[in-house]
Amino acid sequence: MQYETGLFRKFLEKRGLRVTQTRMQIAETVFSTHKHFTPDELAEWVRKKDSSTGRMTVYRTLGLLVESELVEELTLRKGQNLYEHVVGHKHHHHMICLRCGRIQEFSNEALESLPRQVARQKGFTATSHAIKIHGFCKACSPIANGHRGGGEGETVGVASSRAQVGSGEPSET
Amino acid sequence: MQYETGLFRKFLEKRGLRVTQTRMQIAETVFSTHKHFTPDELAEWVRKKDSSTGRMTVYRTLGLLVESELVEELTLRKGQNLYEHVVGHKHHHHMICLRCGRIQEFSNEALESLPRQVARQKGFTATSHAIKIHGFCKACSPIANGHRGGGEGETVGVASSRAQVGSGEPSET
DNA sequence: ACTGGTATTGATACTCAATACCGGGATTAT
DNA sequence: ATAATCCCGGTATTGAGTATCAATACCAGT
Repeated sequence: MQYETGLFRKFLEKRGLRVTQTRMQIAETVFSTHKHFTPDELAEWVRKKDSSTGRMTVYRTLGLLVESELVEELTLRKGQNLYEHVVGHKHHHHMICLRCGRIQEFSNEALESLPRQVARQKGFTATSHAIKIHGFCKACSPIANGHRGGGEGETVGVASSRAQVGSGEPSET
Repeated sequence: MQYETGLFRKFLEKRGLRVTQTRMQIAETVFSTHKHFTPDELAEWVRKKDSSTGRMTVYRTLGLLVESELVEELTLRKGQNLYEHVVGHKHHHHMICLRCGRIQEFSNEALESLPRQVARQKGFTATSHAIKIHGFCKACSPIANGHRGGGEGETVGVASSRAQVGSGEPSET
């Protein structure tokens, strides 16, 4: 984590931005967890250390972290963005369970190179890519299959309840 | 298009929902274009035929169209969802230009099967997947490369202006 | 140290997509 | 016809994200 904050410091300096305590504290908080989080969750965590930190500053610093490419923005849900810190991680993608809402990560060699190749064939220079798989996780698959009888137009009644997956403090890996 | 609206009608009947003129008119409008659209854009198009149609109904019918799997919801942008009708199309994915905002489609055989396989290996039953590639389109690549000098921390100043890509009537393919 | 200028911060107000609610109207079954 | 639903559309509400702006913190040069 020392390492990640160091990178962020370097990024700020290179951009001629000030390395303030508030910014570093937000960055530390981000790097102290490997969970996905919303801006407001992050704000809450930060405020446990320094209750005076404003929501705006969290949003702004999060923007800087994304620009520095130390943090990635995930558009997995509808009305809300999730973020995750990506330094020191293997690049990965996400599977979202339609029933319990759990988000699971996975990575695969071929899935890293292929999209870029395909893009290049079309004259498109890829800088990043994201793969999102919807379906049913291990635990929910049997249940979901039980409900779905044959397979005609029966794609109903799923995807409503959302599981609550952790919400307290940020946790180490 | 006759075909697609027929499928929607069947879906409604199977669900015990009424096949109302309003719903069919919204569906027709959706199937009359292959563009991406926001719910409000759709509402505007629909109101050109029947100015009394309410925004709420458009949202609701759009929800039904998604459930029937005739229309897909894309979470490409932040604050706003895009939709596109997918029946009779080859399944495809999207490349989003960071400079001009243009959205380009592509498809690839391997990219269809691979994600599902990988998911299955993890005990996850995939029902759908989406691949999103960010980068620079053919037109913007040279410009972007020109701006980006070497390649250290220089990932700045990009991704701000958004191109306006069509806005009038829905158009045939 | 002091001063002037700039960047940063955080409270408040605002925007806008999406949702909830509710009363009136249409459609079907009895 | 009448009752019971379902459907529709207007309005109000929610909530994430953004803009504004005055106050504050920081820095460089004197």
